[in-house]
Amino acid sequence: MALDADHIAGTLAARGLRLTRQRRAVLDAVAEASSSVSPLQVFDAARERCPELGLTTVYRTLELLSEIGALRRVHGPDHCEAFVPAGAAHGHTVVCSRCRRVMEFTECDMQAVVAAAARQTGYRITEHFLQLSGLCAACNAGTDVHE
Amino acid sequence: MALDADHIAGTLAARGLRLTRQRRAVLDAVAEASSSVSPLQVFDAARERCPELGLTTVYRTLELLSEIGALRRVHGPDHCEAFVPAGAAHGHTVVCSRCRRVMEFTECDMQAVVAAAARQTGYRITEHFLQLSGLCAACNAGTDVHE
DNA sequence: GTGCGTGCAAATTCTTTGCAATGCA
DNA sequence: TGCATTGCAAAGAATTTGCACGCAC
Repeated sequence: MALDADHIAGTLAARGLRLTRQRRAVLDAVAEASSSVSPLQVFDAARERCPELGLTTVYRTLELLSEIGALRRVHGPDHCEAFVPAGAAHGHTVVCSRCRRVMEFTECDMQAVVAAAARQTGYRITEHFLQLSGLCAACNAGTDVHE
Repeated sequence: MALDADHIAGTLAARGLRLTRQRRAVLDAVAEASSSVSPLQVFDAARERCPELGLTTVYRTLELLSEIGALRRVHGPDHCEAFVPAGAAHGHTVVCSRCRRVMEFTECDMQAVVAAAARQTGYRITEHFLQLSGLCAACNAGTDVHE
């Protein structure tokens, strides 16, 4: 999934922050992963291109990059706290339950669902957090393939 | 939120397991909480009615009770791994971002959203994990109240 | 007696914090 | 010089595991 490094660098600069080699490595590691990745996975992957990278930095960077909207946290029934590159718009992630590959989708009309929930609970709904899972096209095609 | 202890006891019995005093305490603690609760919170609450309860047991019990469908895990942007009593039907949770109170809603017509996601990503969607947050009726009414 | 269930303590894993050193502007 | 950024080591928190005892059937 693409990430516009220049744009991110700009966002950071606007806050007086920099896109360092370490941050870049973290960013690339998440961007190149075909699935959502945990801090530890990012650490391993990013180290390959920046061996002196410390785990502390990974945590700090993931936090920072989420904050500025370059990355997004995802959760799921079986994994908490993993990261994916954030698309441009408000979007949701779809995780393949077999290979963990992640895609994003943006057509998301939750109006009706949100309205129904509000009606039923009396809450004023301000945010929704939706995550779908299933089989990606590849896994779906080869459902009978052994792991 | 109500939980049918007899039914749960039955489900456990069918597996050769029992609803012990400790498990009962955990169950009640979650059921009586007005919001989603973390393992540690459950531990504290359940201890009041079962002082000899160990933290280990809480973890094991939460796991077990989720497995048999008596409890449900919830996640959110700012808290991972909390538990709420599971309603009878497939349902979703709505969390109040101010007081953490949780409600469940069951009218959930995700057909359209799921179909759109499938179309856009090529995934075969088998599960959806939706969580809403906002302000519950009480917090919404007193938005200007200090914490 | 058999096996589930338990608490305790220890081990592990994950995450955060403190701090001195580095490096860019 | 000034401040962001870093790695390391230590601290801390959360969770899991090993194990022997207790208890229900």
